[in-house]
Order: sequence, then C-alpha cells, then structure tokens
Amino acid sequence: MAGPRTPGQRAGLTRDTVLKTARDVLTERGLDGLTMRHLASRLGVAPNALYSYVANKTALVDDLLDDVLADVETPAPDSADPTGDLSVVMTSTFSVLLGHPDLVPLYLARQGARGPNAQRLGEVMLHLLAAAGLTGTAAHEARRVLIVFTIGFAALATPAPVEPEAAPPLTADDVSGNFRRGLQWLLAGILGGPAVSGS
Amino acid sequence: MAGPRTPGQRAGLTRDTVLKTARDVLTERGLDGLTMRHLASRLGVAPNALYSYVANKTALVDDLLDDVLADVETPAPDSADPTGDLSVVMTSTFSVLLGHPDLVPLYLARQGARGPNAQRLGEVMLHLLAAAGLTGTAAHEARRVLIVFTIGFAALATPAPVEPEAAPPLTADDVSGNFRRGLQWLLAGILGGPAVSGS
DNA sequence: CTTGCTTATTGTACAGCGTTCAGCTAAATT
DNA sequence: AATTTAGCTGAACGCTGTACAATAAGCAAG
Repeated sequence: MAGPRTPGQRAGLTRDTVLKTARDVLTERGLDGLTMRHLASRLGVAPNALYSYVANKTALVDDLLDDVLADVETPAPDSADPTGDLSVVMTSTFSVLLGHPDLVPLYLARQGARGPNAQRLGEVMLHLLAAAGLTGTAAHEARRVLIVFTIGFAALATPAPVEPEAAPPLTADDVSGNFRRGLQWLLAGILGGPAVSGS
Repeated sequence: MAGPRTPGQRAGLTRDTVLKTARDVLTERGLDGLTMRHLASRLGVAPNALYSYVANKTALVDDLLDDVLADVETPAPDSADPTGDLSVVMTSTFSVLLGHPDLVPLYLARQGARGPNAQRLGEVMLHLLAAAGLTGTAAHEARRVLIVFTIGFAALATPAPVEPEAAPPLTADDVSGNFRRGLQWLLAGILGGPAVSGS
C-alpha cells in the first residue's frame, strides 16, 4: 500500500478500494478523521489522486451513505403480513444504521440518502404500505414518519461525540428496545388509528 | 461596527452581541457560512478577538442551540390536561426548530442540546408525562421517542442544502401537518391504547 | 514495433479554516 | 498616580478541500 512514486506512475487504485478504505477510515477515526488527505495516505497515494474516482468529498460521503443501506434486508415481495414486514424493514434499517454511527447524523443533515439503495428502500416501503391499505398522500406521510423516526432514533443511539462527562449509560440495547416500542405505536397509529381527519 | 484599530484599543464587544451576530450570520449564510473569521469581520474585529467571549466554535454553537430553545412555550405548571400540554410543548418546539433550519441537524449530531433551556424543557416533559401517568423508565423512553420524533421531523422539513434538482416542493405546511398526525399516533401509543382525544 | 492518445498519478500551490502565542494599550483597580 | 487586568491586534501554525500543470504508464492503431 505504501509507495514512493514519481509522477505518472500508477498505484492501482479502484473506485471500490477507495470507497472501502473510506469506510474503514470512518469507523476507525470517526467522521472528523475522514479527510481526503488521510484517506489518500492510507492508500499510499497523493491526496488529489482520489479525485479520479470521486468528484469531491461530498460525493464520496453520499456514496458511503447509500452503500450502507445496501445491507438492509427487505422482505419477500408478496407477503401476507405487510405490517410485520414493515416492522422488519424498519428494524433492519435501524440496526444497520447502528452499525455505522458516524454516518447517521449525515443522513439527517442531508435529509436521507438519495442513492439507488435509498430509493429502492423507499419504494419497498411504499409497496408495503399499499399492501396494508395506505396509498397516495397518506402513504407518503406515513413513510416520512417512519423514516424520521428510524433515523432519528439511530442518531440518538449513537455514542456522544466527546465528553464522557456524567455520561448516562444508555446502551444500544436500551435504545433498541425503546425504538421497537415507539415503532409499534407508530404502526398502530398509521394502520389502525382513528380517523386522521383534516386537522 | 467597522473600525481599523491599533492593538490595545477596544471594540466594545459583548458576549451577547457576539451570540446575536452569530445567529444573524447563521440565518444569512447558513451553517457553512458561520466561520469565526466571517463572524469576526462582521463585528469589525480580528478573528481571535472572539475567543475572549467564547471558548471555541463548538461552545459557540452549543450556546446558539440552547438559545433557540428559550423560545419554546411551556404550559402553566398544573394543568388539567397533561396530554394536551404535551402536544403543545412538542408542537411549539417543532415550530421553533423550523425557524432555525440550519441548526436542526446539529441537534441530532450532538444528540440534543445540553444547556439550561434544553434541561428545563426535558424536565417539563417529564413532569407532564408524570401527570399523564408515566414515571420511571417508561417516562424516559416516552420522552426520548417524542424528542427524536420532533427534532427528526424538523430536520426533514429543513430545506435541502443544495440541489434544486427535481426537488419535490414539500412545504413547511405539509410537513407540519405530517408532524402533527405522527405526534398524535405517538401520544396515543404512549398513553395506552385508546386514541388521544383532545387537541 | 513504433506512434500517438488517453488517463492515473504526482508536485505544487491557493485560499480558507480554527486556534494559539506574544505584544500592546485602554480600562479598571488599588 | 501606579499597577494590575483584560480586550484586542498581528502573526503564525497546522490543518482542510481542491485546482493546475507536468509526467509516465497503459492501450489502440498503423
């Protein structure tokens, strides 16, 4: 990985290795530790070499965000229990997000990912909501509620950036149970609830 | 506000003017535009002059975050309708957050504010939940759910950072209605089975 | 086998960031 | 009036993301 090279010599980088190493750096050094320079040095390469594979740092992070969502399990297309499937999808999303705590705040800062994986997930959710009887605006609203709730909770479960000061325990398990209960409330409201009249 | 000063001369800064100007800069130039250097030049002052009033940029932002929460209306202490009051508090928090979109992502990145205003709000919520019959762990969980939901929704209502690309309108009104419905679902779930009547 | 084109990579550099240190001087204190 | 305190400046450090021009490796064509 290390090599003193003169200009023109190749290092054999790949877009995939760049992204993968970026993920590694992120989990090891945190969000602040993910700098183009550090990533480059990790790859044994000059910083600007990365720009052959990534338009800029924002694009890199966007790709990272979407990559992570690839791990979310989506249920078999035509199940008999859309509500349960919905619960599974959200719970899976939640736990996937928990696996990459540093990224979570970024999802909210950018209002969710926009890549293909995110889009696919969004469509799966709409499909399940339709199977449960919700369409149109109501379905979009419900989806938004579920997404916000899930990402938001993952953000809260993330370990605090600094200050070990008087840190309340708040283990990931605690938050997970908390998440599951809140999710049930939401699903009950969304699917069963009393008339959601105009208001 | 503008003045070429020689070393030793004072500019008459105040912690309050610094914070207030920081808020202005934030709303005008966004989060990326809020730099110590820009803030300083706006105050007609060398960048490092700010460090007499603020420990560092993080502390500055922390103060900003907590300041905003001062505008949240909290209900009269001993109401007969804690559920309704809870709804009022959360809705008020939501609209206050909407007024400062640039700050919202930071709340999540830092897992909520930690200043006195945030603390007060948190205690008000616990008080209302207790009045509604929830104490102990259940109350803390419920509070967490409500906070996540509220901040998360505010984050989603925030206008996207860049890309006007095919942006769905998603007006603040839309999101507000959405928020209110989701909130009802949560409250219904939190406070035990039956639908929440009031509000 | 050579010629030429494309592209990955380097060195250098720029502008900007948060922050620290040392000095100066106006204001506050004694 | 003398002395301390504190607000402010100038300069600098190390860091960031990124643009530009030069170089050489790889590849396609003659």
